[in-house]
Amino acid sequence: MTTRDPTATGLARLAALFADETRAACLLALLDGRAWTASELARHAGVAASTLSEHLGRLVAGGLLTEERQGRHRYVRLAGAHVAQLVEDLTAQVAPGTAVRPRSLREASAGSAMARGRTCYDHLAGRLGITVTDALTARGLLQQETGFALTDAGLTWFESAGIGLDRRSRRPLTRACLDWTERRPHLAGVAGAALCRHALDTGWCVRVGSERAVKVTAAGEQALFDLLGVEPAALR
Amino acid sequence: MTTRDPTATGLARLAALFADETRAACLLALLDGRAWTASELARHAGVAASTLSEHLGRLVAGGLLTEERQGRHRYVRLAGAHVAQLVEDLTAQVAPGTAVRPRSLREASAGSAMARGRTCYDHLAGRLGITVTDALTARGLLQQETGFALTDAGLTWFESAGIGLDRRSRRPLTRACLDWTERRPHLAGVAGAALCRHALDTGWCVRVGSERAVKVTAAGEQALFDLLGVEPAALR
DNA sequence: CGGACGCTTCGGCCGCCGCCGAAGTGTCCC
DNA sequence: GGGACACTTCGGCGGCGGCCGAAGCGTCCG
Repeated sequence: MTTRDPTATGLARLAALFADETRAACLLALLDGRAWTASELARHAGVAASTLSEHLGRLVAGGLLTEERQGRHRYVRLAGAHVAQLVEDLTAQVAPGTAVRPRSLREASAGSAMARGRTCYDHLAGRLGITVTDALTARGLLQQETGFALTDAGLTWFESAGIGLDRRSRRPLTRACLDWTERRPHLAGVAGAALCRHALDTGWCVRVGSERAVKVTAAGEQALFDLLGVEPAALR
Repeated sequence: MTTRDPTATGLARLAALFADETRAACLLALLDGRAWTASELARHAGVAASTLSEHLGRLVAGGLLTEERQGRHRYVRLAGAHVAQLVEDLTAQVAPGTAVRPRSLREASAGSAMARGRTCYDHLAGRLGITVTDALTARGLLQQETGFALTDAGLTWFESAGIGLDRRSRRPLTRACLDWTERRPHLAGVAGAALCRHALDTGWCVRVGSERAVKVTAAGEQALFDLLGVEPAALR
């Protein structure tokens, strides 16, 4: 007990940050990749502002969040893709257990909008994310047989679609992220993020409500059909 | 507060299992992929048997461990590769912070044995894992440029080396696992596990001590040189 | 059969942590 | 300047959870 494994100490300390329902709710909310103010999160989590302030202090001190003060507001966001990935990994482990039984119509429709399409921090998820990933795979742009990697044709596709990929990033170019509604892998990593950013920038998708859900626009349906042969019906 | 997000509840509950130093120490110890008895873990963690019994109860109930009773012994092991991956992911996040400063000679040499080669649940890690992964990559058997995937040549290599790969598993064939000593990715997933099992079965490596460390044998040096062109010096 | 041993249960202790409301600080806007 | 507002700090409360030792149960072995 005198000399404890420092790795164990660190692991426990890190996990403790996730091990509270209020903080967990904040982290899940922040998975949308945007910055939230302290009071927005307090309302979202259903606790007093003072309580949430302390939680934010811990999360920031623990390196999970970064903050940005603007006037009387304190904006926080996830500290990076690595944190988002951790939240996703833990959530994926959890989702199997939760019987998804929405209790109100409002919740049900919000849930289905989320299932249809949403962002996972910085890439597309939900049925939209799966559909795009499947389309990339079917066209030979992404291969999942022996791993999860773009093919040469895939690299060319991104280039010709005008979606720039930062090849020098330390972050992996592609990564498989397990979807907790669909339970199937979808494209994450640098390529997934670039695709998502492009989709939002060019109006293929728009955010719906204040949550993570996104909706494909008419222009988006057209573009996905032209570039990947995705039938619009698959997106609804 | 009346209707809380079930995902947040589950996430917090799961994280709470990791959020205790004693349980964290157990999970790290179990990363060697073997079954430990309750009293071994109690001694390892430095707590009373009664205390550890309760911890094991929680970990098993939470689905992180599976148990196997034999006579008066209770053997526990990680519930699967997914759990090991979670522990690894969290640890990788933690390791950056821990200044690695061994305080005794014994600890230092144990640490360096671990750094030289060890298992990460069911695949090779440490410098050994990195070296093998690099060799596979240099020979065009594994490609990391646009993802992390075996090439066709890689599939052939496994076959001709007599290392069977279960292609029908739901687990990904390859996965990049971030090493916490080397901070570089090494081969995990089905292929990584098969390679490690083969290495231990055929005596390329042997376990050293009761921990996760492994050592390359003379036969192993020869085999790795023949099959992958790895210079024996790179393994020492 | 009896003692050693591995594990579990129980009661009790203690410290930590999440929660709140009240009061305080700084910012913005009229 | 003054009031509304976002956030923080503080004190206090309550509960949970980790820890232990003692006692109990089952297994193993001489």
